[in-house]
Parts: sequence; structure tokens; C-alpha cells
Amino acid sequence: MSIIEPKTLPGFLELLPEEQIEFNRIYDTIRKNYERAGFVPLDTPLLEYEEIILAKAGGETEKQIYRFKKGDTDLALRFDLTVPLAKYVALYFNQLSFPFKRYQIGKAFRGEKPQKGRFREFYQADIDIIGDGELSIMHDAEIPSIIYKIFKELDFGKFTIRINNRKVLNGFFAELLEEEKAREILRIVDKIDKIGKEAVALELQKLRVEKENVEKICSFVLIKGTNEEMILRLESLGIKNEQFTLGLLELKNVIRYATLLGVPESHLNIDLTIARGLDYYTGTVYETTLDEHRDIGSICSGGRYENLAEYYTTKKLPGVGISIGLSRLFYKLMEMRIVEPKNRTMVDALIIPMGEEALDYSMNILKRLREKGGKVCISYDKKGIKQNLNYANKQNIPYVLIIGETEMNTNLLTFKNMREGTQEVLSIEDIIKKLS
RNA sequence: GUGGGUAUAGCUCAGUUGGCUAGAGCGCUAGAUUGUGGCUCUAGAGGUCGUGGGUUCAAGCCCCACUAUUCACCCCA
Repeated sequence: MSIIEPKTLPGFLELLPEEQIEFNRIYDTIRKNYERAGFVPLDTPLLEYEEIILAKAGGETEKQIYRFKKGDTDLALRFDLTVPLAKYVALYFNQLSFPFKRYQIGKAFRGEKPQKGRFREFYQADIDIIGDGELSIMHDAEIPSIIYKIFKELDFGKFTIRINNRKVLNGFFAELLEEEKAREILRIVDKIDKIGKEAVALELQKLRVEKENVEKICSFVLIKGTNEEMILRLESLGIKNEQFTLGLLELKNVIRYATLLGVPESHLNIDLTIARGLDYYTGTVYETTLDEHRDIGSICSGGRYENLAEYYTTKKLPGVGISIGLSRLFYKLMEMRIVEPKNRTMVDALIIPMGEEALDYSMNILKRLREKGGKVCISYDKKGIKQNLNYANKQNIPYVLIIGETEMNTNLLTFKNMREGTQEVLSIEDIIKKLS
């Protein structure tokens, strides 16, 4: 029989046990914090009718969508979690209560050329708050507090939540030039952090923006200071544009209430260069970076949008949400060794029965320890104590229980600490205490 | 879509201006007196050098094609 070469598709991430354990730790932390903030879980299908997925898509995204035909049905794999959410909310509108707060952590697919840290199959961890007709700006303020709690707990080092408001930008640009151009400019300005002021100025000139305006745009966008200072600066610019004024008020509120919710100023900065590529953000926008690893890019981003489900319902559904690109984040963290695999197993203790005679006794011990919530396993396959200890060692199992004739006679078990290399003879009650 | 790089053991890679039985480290297996792992030492297994063609007395090395893979740009999370 010929052997088929085992291989995984490029752009698809597959982890070893010790890596997966770390991945799940991050996953669980995010999930726990989402739930703590009152978001309900949602799990929509990976596959949808093609027309659902394609409704919003266009241009670059559309080319990247995986599409299938099964029988006469056209199918597509979701490329984010927002489109399925839009469909879901439109579909179950009458059965949901609003504001609808949901989280979803799941896989999405994009058939683009794989690159370092960019995958064709990747996890996103999203929260969104959807309103029926209207949605208070206070929700925009709550989002940073959730981001703050998550990354505080994950402890990847100092991070900064950058915040901006599209209305402020749009209002400012509207005074200078026509709307179409403003949109393109936003995309370029968004990159200023990455490519620098000069490169941005150059690209703007290519767009045939007048020199005078290039200067204005750059110096506006690069206004720096504390949040309070920046708001004062923006107010003092004397721009009499309705959008601008509204945006500024929103920004002010978001900062104020996010602070009240416990996000320290050190972790929350107004940054006028943040624009986000996506067109559908209309108000608050967020981007979070690790201070010591700015090169990783944004680890969490999102914003406020006016109308979630316009393609699927006539209802107006404004929302605000964020997305953590979990696969990419994890990959980068591993690469930079901010996250390092530790254990290959979930097991706290391994029972080693010395021979057949010890099996009955060992099984009873296993049963009792598991009943007490211990993550305990028993070894059947390895021969001899040497092989068993080696097995435990390779997987970083912290404790080993040796059960042989002596132990059975005395009812005291040999309890070995693999890390310290020490061992003692203990009753099962003492072992339960040690493991809990 | 555009432009580069790479392809040799399970993994990471050496391999000189082409030269005779293709190497290292890690990992794996076994042993160093039969209930004690990690460290050390010893031994062993494991490769039609991506595929096809060409040049040559001789190709892992040079040339061509194909395939795979990877990085960057574009765009995005």
C-alpha cells in the first residue's frame, strides 16, 4: 500500500499540544471577559448561502471568498463574523432583545496569498452591540474597558488603546475637499504610523492634494497631547462643521466614561491617525497595540457603524464592536516569544502502577482523585518505572504517584514531585490536598 | 495581481572553483547490574539531495522547465 504524504494546506494553522494549550488559555481569557461584560455566545455556521456572504463584499474581499457548489446550491465560507451576525440579527429580529450584545469566537476564511502571520483560516474573537434604530454612545465607552480588562489579564506587556472618531476626520476634511477624496485620504493617513509622515505626504501629493492642504492634514492628524489637551486643541480650531462638532462631542464622552469605567489615561489615547481601512465605520474607531511591539500591528480593532444589516432588512440597526484577530495575535506572540509553550498535557499527576497486581488498587485511587476534581491519569502502556518517569518528564507532568507492593500494604503512596525531584510517602487524603 | 528567496535525515541547516562510501546539531530508539526521569557518556535507526530533462569522464553543486513552499508589496484582521 502506498503512503499518502501527510501535509497541511498552506495558510492553515495547526498547533502542537503545548501550543494549543497556550492558545486555549488566551481564548478562554477572552471568552470569560466577554461573558463577564454581559455578552451572550453565538455560533453561526461556517458555510452560508453564497448570496448572503457576497451581499456586502466587493473588490478585493470578494476575490478572496471561498465558494462552493453542492448540487444546485451555491455556498460560501464566511470571511468574517460580522456578515453572519448581520444575517442572524435580521433573521431573528423578533426573537431578540435590543440592545443585542453577542460575542462570537470562531474561524473565518480568506483565500488570499498566505504571508507571515496571515492565514487563510483564522480565528476572530468579536463582540458587537446592536441597537434597534438607536444605540447610545455609552456603549462606545464600554468597549475600551473590556479591551483593557482582557489585555491586562493576558499580561503581554503595556498596551495602548488608540481611539478616534470618523466624524471628526470627515468633518475636518469636508472643509478642505470633496468627500470621495477624503475617503482615500483616510486610508493613507491611517498608515502614517507605519510609513511615516514624509511617505504619507508624498502619497497625498500623488493624489493631487494641494500642497497647502497636505500640510494642514498632516499637522492636524499629528496633534499630540493628553486626551484633555487634544480635545481642547480640537475645540479651539474653530471648525464650524456639524459633523466635526458632533464627532468631537462623542469622542469627549467616550473618553470620559471609559475613564469612569476604570481605563487609565495611560492606556487610552486619542490618536487622530487612526482611521481604519473599512468604509463602514462611521463614528468611534479603536485600535490597540502593544507598546513594546508596535510592529505586531493592531491586536484588536473595531468601531461604530451606522447600519449593520442593510442588505438583509429594512430595519436600521446601528452597532459598535471590536474584533481580536486571534490567530494572527497568537502567531506573533509565539514568534516574539511573548508567549511560550510550557506543558504538553493538562495532567497534574500520573499514576504508575507497578505491574498487574497494582492495577485494581491504582484504578480505585484514580477514581477517587478524579472525583475530587484532580486532573489525573494512569499509565498502562509504558513498561518499568524508568519509561514512565521519562514519559511524565517529557510532558512536564508535575507529580507522579507510584503504586506497588509496599504502597498497597501500607496504604501510603509514593508521591513524587517531578520538578523538584523530591518525593514523599503520603496518604490519599494528603495527596488530594496537594493536588487541589 | 507584482517582485524576490528557498527546496539535502522527523526538525533546523552545513556541503568549498563540480571529484570518489552525503554531514552536524536537535529529536527518536536502546544501553551504562533488574522501583526513580531531567544532566552526562556510548551505540543505533533514519536521505533515489523536490520532479523531469540537459551539459560533463563525473552533478547535491552548473543550465532549462515544472512543481511545491516562503517572504515582501497591494489589500486587509
